[in-house]
Amino acid sequence: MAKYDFKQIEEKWQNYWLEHKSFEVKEDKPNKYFALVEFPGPTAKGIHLGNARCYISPEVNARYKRFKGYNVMQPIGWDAFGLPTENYALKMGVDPRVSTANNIERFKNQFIKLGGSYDWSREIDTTDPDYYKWTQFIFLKLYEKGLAYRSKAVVNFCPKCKSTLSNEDSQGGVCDRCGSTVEQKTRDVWFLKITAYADRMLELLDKVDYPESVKVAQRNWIGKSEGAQVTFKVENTDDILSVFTTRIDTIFGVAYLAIAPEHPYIQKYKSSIKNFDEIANYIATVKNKTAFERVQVNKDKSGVKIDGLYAINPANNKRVPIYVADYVVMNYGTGAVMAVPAHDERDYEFAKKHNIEFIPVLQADVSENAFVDDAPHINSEQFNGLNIAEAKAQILKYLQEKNCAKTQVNYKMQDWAFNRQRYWGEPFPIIHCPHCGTVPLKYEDLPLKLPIVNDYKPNDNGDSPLSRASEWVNVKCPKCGCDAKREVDIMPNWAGSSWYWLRYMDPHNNNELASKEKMEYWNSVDLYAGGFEHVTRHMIYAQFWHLFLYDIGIVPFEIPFAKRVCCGLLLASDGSKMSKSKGNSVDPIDLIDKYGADTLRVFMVFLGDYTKSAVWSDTGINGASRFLDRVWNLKDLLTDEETYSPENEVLINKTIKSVTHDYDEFTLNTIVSTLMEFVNKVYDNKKITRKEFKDFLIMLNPIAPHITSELFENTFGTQILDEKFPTFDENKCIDNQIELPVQVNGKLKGVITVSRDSEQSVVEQALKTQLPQFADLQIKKIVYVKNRILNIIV
RNA sequence: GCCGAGAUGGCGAAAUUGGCAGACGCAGUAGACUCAAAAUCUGCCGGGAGCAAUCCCAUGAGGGUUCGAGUCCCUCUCUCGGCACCA
Repeated sequence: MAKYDFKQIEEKWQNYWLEHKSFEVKEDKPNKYFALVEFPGPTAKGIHLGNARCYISPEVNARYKRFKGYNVMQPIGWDAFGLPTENYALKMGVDPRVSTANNIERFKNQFIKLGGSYDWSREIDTTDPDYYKWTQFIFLKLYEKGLAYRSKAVVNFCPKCKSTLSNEDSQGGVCDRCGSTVEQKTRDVWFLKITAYADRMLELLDKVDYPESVKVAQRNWIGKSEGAQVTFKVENTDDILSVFTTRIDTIFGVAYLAIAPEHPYIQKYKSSIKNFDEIANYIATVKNKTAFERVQVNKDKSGVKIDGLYAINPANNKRVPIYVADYVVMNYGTGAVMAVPAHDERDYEFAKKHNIEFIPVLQADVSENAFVDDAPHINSEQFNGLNIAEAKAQILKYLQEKNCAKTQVNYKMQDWAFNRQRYWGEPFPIIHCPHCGTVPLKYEDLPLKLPIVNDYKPNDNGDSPLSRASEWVNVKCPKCGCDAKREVDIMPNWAGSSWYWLRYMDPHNNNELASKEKMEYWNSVDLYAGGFEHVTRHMIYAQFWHLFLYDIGIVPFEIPFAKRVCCGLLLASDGSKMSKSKGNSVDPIDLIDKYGADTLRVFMVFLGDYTKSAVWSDTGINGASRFLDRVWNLKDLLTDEETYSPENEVLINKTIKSVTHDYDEFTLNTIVSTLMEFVNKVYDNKKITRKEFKDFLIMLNPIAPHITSELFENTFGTQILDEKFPTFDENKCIDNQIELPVQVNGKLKGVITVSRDSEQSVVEQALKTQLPQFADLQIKKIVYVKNRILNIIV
């Protein structure tokens, strides 16, 4: 069997598509389809096999949608700011501008080699001043609306990257980039008020087609909790101590209050606290624990009783001791909790450890464990007998009337710490003036370009490298004209990706981030593919910025991403994560050189469900390679007929039906199986008509675009991209003779051949002639489902 | 601990509505071609019993519904992913 020369053919078609601008689109047709994949951060290593997998299936989908008549925009670009590029540049001693340009060049070639049908006229690069001008523009808008603010705060700090991190960047207490354990440091921080959009983002989730796992992860990340803020009087003072609780119904069971080690009252009441030294000691040990350790020790409920400070329970005026305990965190709620050991597992552990007496306020046994389910209330005066919901409502009302409670909603998500003390990012369009304070640049002064500096290493005290670019830093205040300094921190690497899909719509616009008309045309992204690791990072930020831009009238539509799919991980053949250092990684470009891009695409798609993790196999790709050789040699079996042959009519209709369904459902692996079956049958029949061949090539083209383009051109003399996807006739998908399984008592015993839609009497007659041994049994009952099954009960 | 997804041959998987479990591949194996090898082609390929026709077992485990369950219901086990002292 002849092998096809994939090297020459693939290069030919890749050049053809570039020269003919085959995938460049304009806003000039109805039926738009916006296909988006997360744009890559171009690293020096080039794309790895896992990336390739993530890009291939959405790429196949985009090619399919074009055949179905959609005006498909599939753009690509480069998320090129950020630490990986900067660290690489530092290591190699080159300017990050140079390494970024080289990396982009490499990535672009690799995307072309994969056979990507991208609209190269829309290529974007987040490090291009013409691009980040608009990132800075959005920041100024946020600042203008009070959603960007600077404050001294305790934030996550990575000691290795020497930079502030957001909560999203330090999930699990480790730096997202380098894996170092993050520290807590007090610094000047630019915050974006993402919490103002928490409810809007939750509402957005009800309007989009995301996988349930993504919605759940985002809801958990936002962490909305509805409860009440209750105020306890501090005994012998006029002061109050506020706590947040979701279980106000248990207030009669409060055994103590617990406050965070960082709580301001510890310093405020220093003089009244008799054991202040002991408490200061405890706080010091807590501060020595990293955030990670504080999580690790969650079994051991440490804490110290504050001697000399008591609170008064507003429900029953009882005196309540106050503890400092590190299981209470300062950055959630009020930094203080009312502890009800009988009905909260953490409070229960703490009370047992510190021998604190408590009473149950729900009818239940609390001798071994806290009781957290529903039951009638007890020990709660006039609220006895009520269930949780009733007691919550009535006790809240009762305390509201006494003016010591109000409803309160809290979120786990916190404002986005937005500045980094590094070099390779967008400078803030902000000047600090000793007289005027924080002064924003004027819009017409954007972009504020990142200055070229000789030394951009981060330094140990965490000052930004830009602080050393004195010519750039020292400026006159735009308001009062006196000496002032620029903000020297930069934006995080998530800034540029928080709005990039909008720029694809109108990438060369110098007056707006994108024109209204084009944004109205392209509207929501129809399918957004990317990794699951981004759903509580990039996507949260992107949704926030989009809703903000929608609210201020810059973007004319509310939903950024109508549908999301997440690519599963690709594991090495030993089941572990692929990595260069382990030596178990495979370079997709090596595979393309050896087997061709079409073979890699067929195999990647054939591997299984896009959204599930998959294990790489070195030999599996042989199957894809053999299949394409067989496809190449189909031309030897071609007949002159321009119609379906009668014997293949059902086969081809069934194939088109199945393949269309699977493309629409984005279950691409079964398309390859179906097309393999088709090819196997053609080889059995030793012939294929021109019409059948044409339909087959179009069906395979999205997955294997080069070989099918070549065969199509050679056979039909025209371009496959000008074709429409073949359609099927439902009536011709059905065989007239069917093989009907025959069961006895539900177990398969044989098969009879009958005409489609046969009545039961006909089938029974067929049974008698074809399988007489089953017709003579002591038949109790016959279950016959037309075209499905005949089950004889004896 | 909570939430989510999942468990089908040696491996990747398929089974669209509850209706022939294992399609389609990989790997393996026997044969054809060849001086030989590779490539290609043909056959076999879940387990057990049997000369055989055939029979029995089998979709993580156990129960249930049903004429019929990989698919629906209940209980349990394990794997992966996310969150985690959030009051």
